[in-house]
Amino acid sequence: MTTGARVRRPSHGPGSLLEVAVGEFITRGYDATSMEDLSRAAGITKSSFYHHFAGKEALLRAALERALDGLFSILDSEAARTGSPLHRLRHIVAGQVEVLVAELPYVTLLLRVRGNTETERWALERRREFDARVAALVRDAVEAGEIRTGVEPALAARLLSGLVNSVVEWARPGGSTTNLPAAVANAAFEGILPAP
Amino acid sequence: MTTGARVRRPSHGPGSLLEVAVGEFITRGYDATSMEDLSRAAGITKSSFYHHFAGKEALLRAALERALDGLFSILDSEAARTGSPLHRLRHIVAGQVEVLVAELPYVTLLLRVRGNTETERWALERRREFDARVAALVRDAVEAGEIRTGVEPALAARLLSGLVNSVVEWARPGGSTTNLPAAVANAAFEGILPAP
DNA sequence: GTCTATAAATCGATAGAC
DNA sequence: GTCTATCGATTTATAGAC
Repeated sequence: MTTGARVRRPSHGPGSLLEVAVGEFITRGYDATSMEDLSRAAGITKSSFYHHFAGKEALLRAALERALDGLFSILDSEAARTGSPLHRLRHIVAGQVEVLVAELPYVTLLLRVRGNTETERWALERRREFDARVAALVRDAVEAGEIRTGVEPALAARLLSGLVNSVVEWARPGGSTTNLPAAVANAAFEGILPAP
Repeated sequence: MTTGARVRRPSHGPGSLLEVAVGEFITRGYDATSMEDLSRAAGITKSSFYHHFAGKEALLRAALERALDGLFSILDSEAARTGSPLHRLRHIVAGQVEVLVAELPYVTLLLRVRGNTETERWALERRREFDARVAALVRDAVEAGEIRTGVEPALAARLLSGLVNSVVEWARPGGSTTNLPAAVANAAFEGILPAP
């Protein structure tokens, strides 16, 4: 048995390496993660890693693109473009939670970006665009009288974004989304801790 | 006029340097910020900076201590220890927003810590303790029948924490807290976007 | 309390053999 | 597609003069 135990070097493709890299970026932080760390985690040398990706920032960009594509696909869906503003908002919030859990590591990385490099600034800009689209919908819902009076649209949009995005802090990778999107939407629209 | 223009070297104390350092940590990220960056921002050399602080991690620890002391002081206040669970929760949420704005850079830094170093793990542990105290109060409120049925205490506590902490993403340093704490509490307990 | 100079380690990235 | 070896820049931190 022992004679047949070969140290099989895993055949890596770009997708596999990206998955490993994003995992390291999340646990150690992007800046604190060296190419040496990534290579060790993938089981290859630094040089081999450079054969697949141009560098550290190329890895980051690929990961952020995946997260942003997932988020913007929500806005393009049928349910996000039909019905009342409030109905569309509810669907977007639930969809955001779905994408967030399905693409957990990539979205987590996106939400931690601070604009240090050109790639990070590009991602921040696209994120702001997404938030602006949702904020516009919040204003529409308020103006349509679908929201109780006294709610400030700009503040509500920011808190809504904060509540939804905070799910990445405790969601499990690949976790079940059976009723989480609906539960988060309920908390957002009817109160996290409503009186009886 | 030009002859009298002296380049006055600002007399730095530890407090002043900490303020500068935390500002740099927030804009660039802790790991991406070098001691050279800190020295340049403070207007002194790297060596002079080491005269005041043992190193980069000592700066981080001092900043995180300040943030955590602010948060725990909320739990010790009179209003957080008297009245019904729901009443106490409301006060804690509002107080959290107050501390968050008053100590914005320090709390911002705390919320970005990921557990890379021993100092960061210590801060994470104290943060978890604070969250656990709040979560226990949420359970008490649910069991006391002060919360509408169907609300899952653990999920509610997490979303509540996420909503409150997200304020650091857009709050202005030293900004006015005239009605922000109350507005955030309203959003949390009565819905961010409640139906009319 | 500030400075110049530098040590020792690590960083991202490349050259070139197999 | 993987490796060893290394470059040049940058990192945290210290030594020692003023």
